[in-house]
Amino acid sequence: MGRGKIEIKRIENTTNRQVTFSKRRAGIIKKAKELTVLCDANVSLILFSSTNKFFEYCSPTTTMKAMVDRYQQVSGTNLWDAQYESMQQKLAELKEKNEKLRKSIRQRYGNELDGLSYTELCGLEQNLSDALQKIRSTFVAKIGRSIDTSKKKLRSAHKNKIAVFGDVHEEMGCAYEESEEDYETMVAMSSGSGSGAQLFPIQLPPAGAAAAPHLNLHQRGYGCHDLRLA
Amino acid sequence: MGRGKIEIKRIENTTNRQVTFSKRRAGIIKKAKELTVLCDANVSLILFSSTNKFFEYCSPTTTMKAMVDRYQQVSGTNLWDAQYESMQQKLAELKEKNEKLRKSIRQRYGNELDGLSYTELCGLEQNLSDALQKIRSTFVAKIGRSIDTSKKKLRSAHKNKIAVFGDVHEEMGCAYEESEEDYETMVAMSSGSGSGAQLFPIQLPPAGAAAAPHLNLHQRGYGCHDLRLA
DNA sequence: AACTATTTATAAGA
DNA sequence: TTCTTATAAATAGTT
Repeated sequence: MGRGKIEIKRIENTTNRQVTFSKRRAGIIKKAKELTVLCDANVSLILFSSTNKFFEYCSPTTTMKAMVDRYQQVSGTNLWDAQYESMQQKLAELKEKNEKLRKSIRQRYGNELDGLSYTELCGLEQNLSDALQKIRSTFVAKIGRSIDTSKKKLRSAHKNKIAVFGDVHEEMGCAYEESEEDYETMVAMSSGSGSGAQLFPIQLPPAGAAAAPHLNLHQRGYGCHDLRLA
Repeated sequence: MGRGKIEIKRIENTTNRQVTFSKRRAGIIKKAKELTVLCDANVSLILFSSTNKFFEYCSPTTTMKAMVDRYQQVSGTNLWDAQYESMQQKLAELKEKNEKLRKSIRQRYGNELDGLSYTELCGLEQNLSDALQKIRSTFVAKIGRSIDTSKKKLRSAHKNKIAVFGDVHEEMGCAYEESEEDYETMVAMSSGSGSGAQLFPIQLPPAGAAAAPHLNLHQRGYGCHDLRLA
């Protein structure tokens, strides 16, 4: 279509090639528009010239993203997979680690022990014992500090003839987050045993029987982690 | 271009519209091919008819993925962002849960207890005590079963006048995974205390002192999870 | 960028 | 559908 017929092969003259690109680019985009309107079709067209100039057309009833999404669905090729493979892998790894952590916690709760060998069971027992001692030490140390502080306050208040109880109560309220309840706990726990070597009585239940809680001051307990997989 | 001029608006007659789509689809794809060859351009074309039939063209010197990637770079719009973000979010969520689990474990190891209130410390103590009882019950039950099995084997072997020790050792090897060591452990633990109510001696260290391990048969311990973030 | 001779695309009909 | 063909549209080469 033109003054002379042309062979469909690369136009070697650069200027000529660029001019032809301009003309035909306009032509093909016009065709795309017409196709969109006449036939109620969805068309997306991406063009890069030999000089890397970029042009596009997309039917106004859709978007390029929608077209590419649809393209993937229909053609089966998944364009994102390559990009996201490494991410997918990381995700899977994290999930696995997560599950291992959860299992470890469940075992430290005393559940799912069936798969453990004697060595592992023994190690777990020792490990929890150690942890328990640490926790008790921390607790006792904390109580000690609190009592010291209170005593000082009391002495100081007495000395300065300030209204004693109001001041002390205030101080206690700061020292631990839930004052009323914690105060009771503290008293109960610190006065429970006299010797100091065995503050927390441990009782081994009959083998097979469900472990009976021995310290029921705070039924709501600790560590209500959701152990389902994320 | 045809027998009569047509207005560029939706063709209401369905058959007509489909015929026109077929013809013009061939036309536009031909144009795309010619543009590719004549002008050394890269063209990608995605078509969906009003009946959702799918057609595509892509210059043979490139791929649809490459075209879309390039499209994103040039146009600035990032088509994968939505997908990418949701994945990033999932990753972040998993990492956070992971860290919470790790912290929980560290606390159940007796570390990082400073942030806990009295209530929480008390709950943790109770929780670990309960777990410990469960673990000890499991251990004792397991030992009981093993001893029963061994006794039966012994009796049976004796009765049948089979070479006794070889057979029994074989059985023990099956019962627990690391026979030599576990056998010693089992004997040590089951014979440590006579009463049955307090198999595992608990000693509370002086407040503030590091907790001393009380059962050193297996120093390598249990649960060497890597607690760094994934 | 405009012109225009020609080729090409395609609408309507078969 | 596909082919045919008259005609509209696109465009190659020129200015």
